[in-house]
Formats: sequence, structure tokens, C-alpha cells
Amino acid sequence: MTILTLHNTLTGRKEAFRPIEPAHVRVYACGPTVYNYAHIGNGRMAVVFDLLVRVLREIYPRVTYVSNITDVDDKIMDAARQNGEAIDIITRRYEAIYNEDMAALGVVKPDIQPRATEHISEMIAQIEQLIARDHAYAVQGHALFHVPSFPAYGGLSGRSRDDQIAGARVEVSPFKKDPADFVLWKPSTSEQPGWDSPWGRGRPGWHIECSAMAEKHLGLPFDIHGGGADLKFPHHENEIAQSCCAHGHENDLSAFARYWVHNGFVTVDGEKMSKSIGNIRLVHDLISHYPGEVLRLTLLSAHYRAPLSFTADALDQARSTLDRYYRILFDLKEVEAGAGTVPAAVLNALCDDLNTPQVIAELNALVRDVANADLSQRQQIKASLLATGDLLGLLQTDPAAWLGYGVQDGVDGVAIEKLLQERQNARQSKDFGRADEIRRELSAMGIEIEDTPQGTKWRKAS
RNA sequence: GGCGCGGUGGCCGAGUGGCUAGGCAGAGGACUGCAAAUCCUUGUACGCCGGUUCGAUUCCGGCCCGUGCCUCCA
Repeated sequence: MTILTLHNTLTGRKEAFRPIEPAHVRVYACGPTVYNYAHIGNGRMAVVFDLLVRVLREIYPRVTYVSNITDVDDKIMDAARQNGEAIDIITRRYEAIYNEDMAALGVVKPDIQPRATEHISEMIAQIEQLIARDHAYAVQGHALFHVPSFPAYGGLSGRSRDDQIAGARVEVSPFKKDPADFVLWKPSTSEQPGWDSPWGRGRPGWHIECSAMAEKHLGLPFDIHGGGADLKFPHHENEIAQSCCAHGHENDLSAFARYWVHNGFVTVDGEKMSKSIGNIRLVHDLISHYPGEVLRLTLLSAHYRAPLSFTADALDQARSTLDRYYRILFDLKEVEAGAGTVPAAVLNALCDDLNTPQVIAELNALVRDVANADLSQRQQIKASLLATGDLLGLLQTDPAAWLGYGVQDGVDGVAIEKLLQERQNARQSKDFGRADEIRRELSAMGIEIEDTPQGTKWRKAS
């Protein structure tokens, strides 16, 4: 049996993954708040957990992957006010765009993608449980989680409650019993979206939605909880507090989720993405300039926990790596691949805490001797390459189309053929000056040519 | 200030207590009229200072630098 190891934030160590039920692995990852286009950092999270789920599916018979849509949030309300649009118009629009953009990155849609607004009653029920167990209290239309009621609080991020208060930059609301207490429910004005609750008309705090939706769709405890590294505190810390305390597991932080997996941040040219710097890279824009697989491989070219500097150079490198694999597949197009399996070295690398750079190295090793391989070795290489591509969510395009052979759109095939014939004539009469001139003309049209023993081929350069 | 993550050859990027990934770029060569593509050859790097050790890039301590988070900002 293949053993997956994962770095578990809860213990701070790399551990062997042991599912609660090997017959059914359950995963939750915090999804986007839908009020804008997703940026490449959101894309990284989606790609990393998509890959994790693919690897789990390779090992285990059944995997359920839940990733939520946050469609009630103050940032959404701000966006609605600014655009003069209804909130649900905005959230449904950006939810659809999010799913399209992630699909372009090769992300398989989660099995369940619950919306926060469709789980209000579950959230209210959980808050009532917390109040009943004296872990929360109602005051002035709010419901607040009382952090001192949960001594184990802070176990995920490793900060003491005192540290948090000492470092807090935000003024503490006067009605909080303790400065560290956080909101479970807050009142809405009549213009704001709201739902009736035991504490009056209001809306949920941010953290409670994930606790409620994960529990409803996966049951507790479940196997893996993921998200961006920025969510460790306070979001995931608070989820643990809510879910453990609602069920009386005050001494067991793993009573909610067993393994916590966090992906690192994406920077742009080494700088944080921010509106003020104006360097936010939206997936929606990037996919019109780069094939989705180039973006996906770029995101997988660093280990998922390491920071990733998103640069034009990194994109170019991912593209040339993919070009090389596609060229090999193109050269092997007459070779019968047969049923392929993912090479053990690749699966082992993936099972080593998703060591994707190692996977790429293994892929290079696989492909290194293709030129000197015999037929059965070529069949094996092709099958392994395709199987690995399927697992990684790469190499899903027809090689000829990827490389630009036989392109019909945006090229004048007749003119190209005419120029190629003219060049051929020039070469035969040793008029290489004219032949090179024609090659430059074609190059200016975006057409690259290759002279082979079988004649001259052309391709549309990407 | 607190907590976390990271600093590897020109660039990207794994990993390891001693056998020193991989890719890109560069250099040389083969092939080609010249190219392109491909193939061959070529790179002893691990932030700084101590310590442990026969031996540290890898372990321990300190420091420096970069980066993220610090409670929903109504």
C-alpha cells in the first residue's frame, strides 16, 4: 500500500497519512469569497488541493472533496454598494467565473461546493450548541465565542491568547467579555442581508460557515482540512474552537480535522500582491495570455508550502518544459501507448508531501533516453508520460495542437505553403539568401519552420 | 513586539550528516547550406557567526535578511 505523507500544521511535522476510514477519505478546503475575480494566489490553493485530491484518489477507493463558496461577507456588501448591484447577482457571477477560471487551470470541481447562505440554519444550530455548552454568549444582537472557555485555543498557529491581545491592532469592542472573543453572529441593518435568529436579524461571522458546512457534508472528524497559509490564524484556529467546543471535545484539537494542510503564498516578482502596488495577477487575465497548463505547471513548480514568486521567467520555463514533453509525445504519435500506469518514482514523489519539483525531475528522468529507446521502451515511456499527465492534470492537449502543427485559425495556410514551395525552389537552386529571407518572412508571421528528412514542417509559434 | 515560513550555483528549484537532484539560461561539439528541433559534453552551490561531530549545506544556539499572519477594520 502506498503511504502518503503530509506536513500537518497541527503537529508541525511531516506524518504518514492514515485515513479515518480507508474506504472513504474526506477533505475540506476553504474556498473563495466571491466578490471579484480570483487571483493567482487563489489559483494556487485550488490547484494544490486539486492535486492532493487526485493523489488521494489514486490511492484510495473513494474521496469526497468539499470546498465552499463564501457568499455572505462584508467585502461582498461593499462591492454591492459600489456597483449598485444585488448581492446575489454579484456572488453568482463571480462564483461562475471562479469555476470557469479554475477549470482552465485543470482544477476538477469539488464534489460538493456548498454556499454559506444555504447553511444558515446549520450555523445557527451550532452557535446554539456553543452557547448551551458555555463556550459562547449573546450580547447586543451578537453571538460571540468566548475564547477563555477553551484553554487549548491557539494550538494550530502556536500563539498564546496573551500574545494575540498584546499584538492586536484593532480596538476591542466594549461588549466583548474577553478581548480575544470573536464573532459568531452579528446584527444586520435593514438594508444589509440578514436572517432571523435567536439573537435577532443578522448574519454569520466568517468562521462559523466552514465549521457548519464541513460538519454537514463530511461529518466529524474528517481527514484533511486545507487552505492558504494566511488562514491559519485566525480563521482555522477559530474553526477548530467552534467545532471542537460545540461537541464537547475541548481537549482534542483533532476532533474536527485530523490533518491540516496549508499552501504557501504567491508573490509577484517577489512582492506581495496588493491593490495598492497594483500587481494583482488575475487568473482570468492570465488565461488569455498563457495556456492553463503553463499556469498550472508554474504553480506546481515549487513545493506547495514554499512561497512562490510568480514571474514571467517562471512562466516561460514552465512553457518550455511542457513544450518538451509535448514534442516527445508528438514524436511518439505513431507509437501505441497501451494502458499506462504512473511510474512508482512519480507516485512516491507525490506521496512525499506532494513533492512536485521531484515529480518533474522524475518525469525528466523518464523521458531522458527516449531518443535511444527501442519500440517497447518507447511504448512504456509514452504510456507513463500520459498516465502521469492525467494524474497531474497536465498534457491534456493534443500534442500537434499544442505545438502549433496543422493550425487552421489565424493563419493563411495557402500563403504559407506557397512561401515554403518558393523557399524549397530557392534552396534547390542554392539561392540561400532568398531562402533565409522567406524564413524571416514566415517568422514575422509567427510561423516557425523545421527542415526534416521528410520535408519542411511548419508550426505556429506560441 | 509576538507567532509562522523561507534564505541552495547566472535564474528556477528538490534534497541530504560523508556517495554533492532536476530544469532553464550560458559555453563547446554533432546534425543542418544556415537555422529550428534533437543528441553529446560542460556547472563541487547551500545567508553570517559559533557549537556538536572523524566529517555539516544538512543537527544545536545566536545573529542578519526576506516574507506571511496578529481576530472580521460595523
